[in-house]
Amino acid sequence: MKTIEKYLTDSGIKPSYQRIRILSYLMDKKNHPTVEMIHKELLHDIPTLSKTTVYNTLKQFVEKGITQIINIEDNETRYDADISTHGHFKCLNCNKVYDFRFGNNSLEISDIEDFDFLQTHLYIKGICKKCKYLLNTK
Amino acid sequence: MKTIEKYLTDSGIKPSYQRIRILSYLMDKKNHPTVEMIHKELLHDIPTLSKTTVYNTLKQFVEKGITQIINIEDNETRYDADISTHGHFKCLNCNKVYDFRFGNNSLEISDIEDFDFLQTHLYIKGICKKCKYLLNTK
DNA sequence: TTGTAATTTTGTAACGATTTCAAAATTGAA
DNA sequence: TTCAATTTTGAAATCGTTACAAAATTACAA
Ligand SMILES: [Mn+2]
Ligand SMILES: [Mn+2]
Ligand SMILES: [Zn+2]
Ligand SMILES: [Zn+2]
Repeated sequence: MKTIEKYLTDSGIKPSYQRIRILSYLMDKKNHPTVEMIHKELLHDIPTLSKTTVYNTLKQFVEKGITQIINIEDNETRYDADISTHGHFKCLNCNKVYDFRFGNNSLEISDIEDFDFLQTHLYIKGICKKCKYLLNTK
Repeated sequence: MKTIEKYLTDSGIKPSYQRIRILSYLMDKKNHPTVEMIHKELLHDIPTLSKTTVYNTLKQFVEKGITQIINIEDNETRYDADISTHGHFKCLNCNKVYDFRFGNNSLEISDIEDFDFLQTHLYIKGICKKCKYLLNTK
């Protein structure tokens, strides 16, 4: 069995064709796509693919813990198959969402010392390196 | 002129009755409310208040930089008149959103060193202290 | 004060993302 | 092959938000 199918099976998800393709898309592209993006792209290969299936599948992936939701913008829900704790940077110029690492235990948090932390989301918005240079040389 | 009216005027916003009440609500309650919450509460005092006015006013507050959007959950947009950089903790049990401070320059970020940072949002989800004890003693 | 223009508020309709739902298609076992 | 269980699909419903034009309020000059 291919690794992606095994990964789904191990996560308690039956590896249907659509599920394999959606998870592969997330893992290969690593582009933090919206439902719209996933559906539009896969439609080329799977002309019958329903948007509902994309919604259902992603909801299942999130429930089973193999995908996380990225809420960096309030008008678009993005998805990420990288479920490690990492940060996301959105460039306000080119709209690309970059990954970054941060020292999770160096956070120096006060006021909520006795709370139980389950998920940490660090979002930064600004201008990416590429756009910075492009904008400067214009 | 009262301080809240002066604050609006200084921010380039004409202090209409509705705007004063909405900003006061945000500043007094500090509860990171949704549009729904603000509208429902203020309706007791201002029976003619339109939800559109709440939307318009908050959009204006954000544009003028006196309110920030809190995107801790993907199905609800919350608002905060505290525009300082601070973190938000959402309790998954009681749904309350708490403020917390964090050392902004202690973040130890890698991979995006040369990017320009404009906004930083740190969201943590988990169980708050109160709920932790309540759940334990049940 | 009155008239008039500018601004603000309001309510309805439109919109877009997401969910619900039941039928159709597919899969898996007997 | 048959039949039940699962999955996918597409249409309709829902929900938060925005667009828009009319109504109300405010500002100001005559
Ligand atoms: Mn990521
Ligand atoms: Mn806050
Ligand atoms: Zn960029
Ligand atoms: Zn709690």
